[in-house]
Amino acid sequence: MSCQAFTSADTFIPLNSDASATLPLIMHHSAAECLPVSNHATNVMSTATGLHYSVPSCHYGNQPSTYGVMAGYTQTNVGEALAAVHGSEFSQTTICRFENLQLSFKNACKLKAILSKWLEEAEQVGALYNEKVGTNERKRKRRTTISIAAKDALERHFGEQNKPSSQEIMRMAEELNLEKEVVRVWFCNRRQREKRVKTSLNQSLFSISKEHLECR
Amino acid sequence: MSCQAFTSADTFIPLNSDASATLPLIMHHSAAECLPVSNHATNVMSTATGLHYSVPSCHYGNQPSTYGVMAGYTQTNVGEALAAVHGSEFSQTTICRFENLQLSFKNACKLKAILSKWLEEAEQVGALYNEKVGTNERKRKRRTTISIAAKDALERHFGEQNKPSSQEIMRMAEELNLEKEVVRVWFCNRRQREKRVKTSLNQSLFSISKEHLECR
DNA sequence: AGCTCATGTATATACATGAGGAAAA
DNA sequence: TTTCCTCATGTATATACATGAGCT
Repeated sequence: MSCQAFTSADTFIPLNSDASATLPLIMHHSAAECLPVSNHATNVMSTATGLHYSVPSCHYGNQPSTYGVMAGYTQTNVGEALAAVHGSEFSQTTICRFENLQLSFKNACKLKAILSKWLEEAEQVGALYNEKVGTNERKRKRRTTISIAAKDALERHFGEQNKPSSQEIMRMAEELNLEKEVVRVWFCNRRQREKRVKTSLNQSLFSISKEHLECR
Repeated sequence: MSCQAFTSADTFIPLNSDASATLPLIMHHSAAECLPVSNHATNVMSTATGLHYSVPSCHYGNQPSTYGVMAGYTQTNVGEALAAVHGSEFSQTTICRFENLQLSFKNACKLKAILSKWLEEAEQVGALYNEKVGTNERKRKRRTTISIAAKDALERHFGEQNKPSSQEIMRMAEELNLEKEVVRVWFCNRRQREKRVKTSLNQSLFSISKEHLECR
C-alpha cells in the first residue's frame, strides 16, 4: 500500500512524500544510547548526522510491542516535548500508538512529520543532553521490553523451577539475549504475582464476601 | 481463610479485626451515585450513615475488573486524596490493585484502613460535593466497565453485523443491561480498531520496512 | 548477593469526547 | 434539526518492568 490513496483527501498538515515513504521507521536519538541495550541493537542504523533510526524488530514478527521508544525519552516526555514544535502536547497514549503503528496511515504521517521536526531541533540541544548522560545523571533504568518469545521461555522455566540459581539465571539471560538483572527481576516479579494469586484475597474473598457481610 | 495467619507477623498499621473481616467489600460514597449506573446496582448495600459499600460483582465470577470504583472519583483522585489522612499520596496503580484485589491480604488490610479513614473524613465534605454534583458540574461520564460476558456478546454481534441499526443497538443494550450510548460507542471504537488493523500500517509496513529504507 | 514485599514509573488497552460531515426526517 | 458516522486523540484503567527497604 502506498500513500497515494490518501493524498487527495488529506485535510491535515501537508507531508512531503519522502516523509511518508519512510514512515514506518522509528527514530532513535543517539544521545541516549547510553544504557545497556541488549537485544535490539542489530536493528539500529546510524546516520552521519548523529540521528539513529531503527526498525522496531517486533513489527517484523508477531510481537506487538515497543522496541522503538525514542531512546532515552519516555513516551510521556516525547508527547510533552512535542509542544515545542507543534504548539500543544500529545498524550503518552498517542506516542504509544505511533510507536506500535496503531494509527491510520494518514495520522501516522502527520505525527511523523512533527516528530522529525522535533528531532531536528533536538539535535541542537543534543550535545547538552549528551553531557548530562555522560556524567550519569540518569537515575532510572530504561524499561526493557521482553519479547513474547522470551516471555514464553521464561514462563516455561518458571514452571519447572520458580527460584533459579544465579547460574541458571545467567544461562537464561544469555540464551534469551537479556541482561541478567532483567531476568532476575522478572523472576522476582513472577513469584510475587504467583503468591498474590494463590494466597491472597481472591481466595479468601470468595468465602467472606459471599456472606454479604455488612461493613461496619 | 481468616486474618489469623497474618496477625502475629503484622508489622504494619494495626488493624481492628473488624476491618479485616470485611476487607473484601469495596466502598462507595453515596454522594457520587449520581450518574446512570446500569449493571451493578444490585450489589450495593446502603448503611444508615450515608456510606455505601458494594461487593464488586466481578469478584464473584470470572471477571477481573472494576465495578468497585469509589463512585465519582477516579483511581488517581483517590490516590491523591489519601495524602490527607496518610501523609503521602498513592499511585493510581495501587488503588487499582486494591480494587481488583491484587494485593496481599496484609497489604490490603492496611490500605483499607486508610481508605476507611478517608471516607469518614470525606463524609463531612460530602454534602458540599453532593451539591456540585447536583448542579451537574460533572463534565465527563464515568467510565463504564463492560463485563467479559457482555464483550463476548458484543463481539459476536459485531461478527455478524458491524454497523447495527439504532434499534438493534437498543435491543443489545437492553439485553446486556448497558446504556444504549455505551453500546453505540463500543461499536464505533470497534470499527475504528478493525479499520486500523486492516488498512493501516501493519500491512503496508511489512513491504516498506523490509527494504531497510534509510530515513532521510 | 539475592530474596520478599510494597509500591512506584512506563507502557498498553478500553471507554469517551468532540469536530466535521452525510443523510434522515 | 436531529441522528449517527468517522477520525484524531483524550482520560481512566490495567499490566509490565523497576526500585528500595529490610532481612538472611
